[in-house]
Amino acid sequence: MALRHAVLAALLDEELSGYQVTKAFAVGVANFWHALPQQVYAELAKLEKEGLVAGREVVQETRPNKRLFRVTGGGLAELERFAAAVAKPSFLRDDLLVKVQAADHLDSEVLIGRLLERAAFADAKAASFEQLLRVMRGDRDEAEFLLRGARVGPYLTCRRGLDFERANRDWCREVVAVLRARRGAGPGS
Amino acid sequence: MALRHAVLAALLDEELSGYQVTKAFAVGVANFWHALPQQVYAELAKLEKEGLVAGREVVQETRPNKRLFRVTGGGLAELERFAAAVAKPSFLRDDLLVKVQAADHLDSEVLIGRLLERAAFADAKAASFEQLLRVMRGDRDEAEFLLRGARVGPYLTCRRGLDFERANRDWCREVVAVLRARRGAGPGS
DNA sequence: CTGCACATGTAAACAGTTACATGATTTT
DNA sequence: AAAATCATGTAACTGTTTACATGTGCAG
Repeated sequence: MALRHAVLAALLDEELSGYQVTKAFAVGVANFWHALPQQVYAELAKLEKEGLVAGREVVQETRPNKRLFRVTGGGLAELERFAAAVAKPSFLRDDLLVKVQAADHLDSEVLIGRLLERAAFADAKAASFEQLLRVMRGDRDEAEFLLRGARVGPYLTCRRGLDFERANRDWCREVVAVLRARRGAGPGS
Repeated sequence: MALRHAVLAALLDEELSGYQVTKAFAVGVANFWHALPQQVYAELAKLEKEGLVAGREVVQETRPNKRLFRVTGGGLAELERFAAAVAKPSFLRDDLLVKVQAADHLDSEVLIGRLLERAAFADAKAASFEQLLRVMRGDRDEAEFLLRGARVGPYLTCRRGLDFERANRDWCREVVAVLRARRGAGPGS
């Protein structure tokens, strides 16, 4: 399981509440992991019981109280152990690819609709990652930031997310072009 | 659930046994879905009970008997329904990205080892996808094949798999270069 | 006064992985 | 003789998603 490690990684740089970790999983962390609020709360409870994170109650006047968590020494050691183990190969697991695999047997119009939807979504996500990257590197240029910036980890994972979404977008548009061209030319002609 | 749809898509072009579907999930289909033999057998049993695939017993002399499955009209209709629904956004879910996210707090040497491992793995997978693509398009050039070839679906998904693995490889190598450069220069210097 | 953001969970259903189980044939 | 391939599963466990549950404060 790597959800626990994703949560630990998200807590490394700052103390966060369960709610804030959930938010992190919806923006920056979204390039490499995804989790629902319920999972995050459950995982934080387990991590606390095992001593890998420590929570402290923060009483708030205008908002419901919250618990802020930080990674303990044990948590960091756990991350170190995790990093030392061979990483499982990752693969794409995508509804859209299943649909395109079956494209020759399905209605092209419908599929083209789904592909254009996804292309637009990927493009929007790419734009938001670009924005995030600009914020992270500030006024430095990229090479300078990567060489001497503090915390390049989040920057590098965000870069991967950006490339991934760009590739998604480009592939979707290319598949659309192929399907449209074939509709005109027809296979076997 | 899309495992059922991935299985249906794999059976569209040819009759296959559970074992052969498992093999398909280990090579070509691997770019868009992944499944263990147990899952495949269980899913085929369910699909047959629901009338989405039809199995027939094939008695073999030298090998254990096997059951070959084909997609029924109901199965094709199910795929069509699936294709018409909005596809869930896909995201990366990768142990290595979690590790890189935490890179600033971890031992670089260990991480570099994992990244080089993955780069080699991705490179090998990319090579095997390139080979698969060559086999699929035969002596035609790509544009010609995409315009007039039969069954471009598997080709297009394999192309996505190839781009994905190339991007993985390149990203891993870039991260290694960054970590090595920082080891020399040191952050904040 | 409606909807969104804050804040935290429980319960049930579904999907995926790991371990176990069996047994024949073909290749090295 | 050992290892890989063919061929098919069951059982237990772990992880993920969906649905439900609750309550406050602020902005439009």
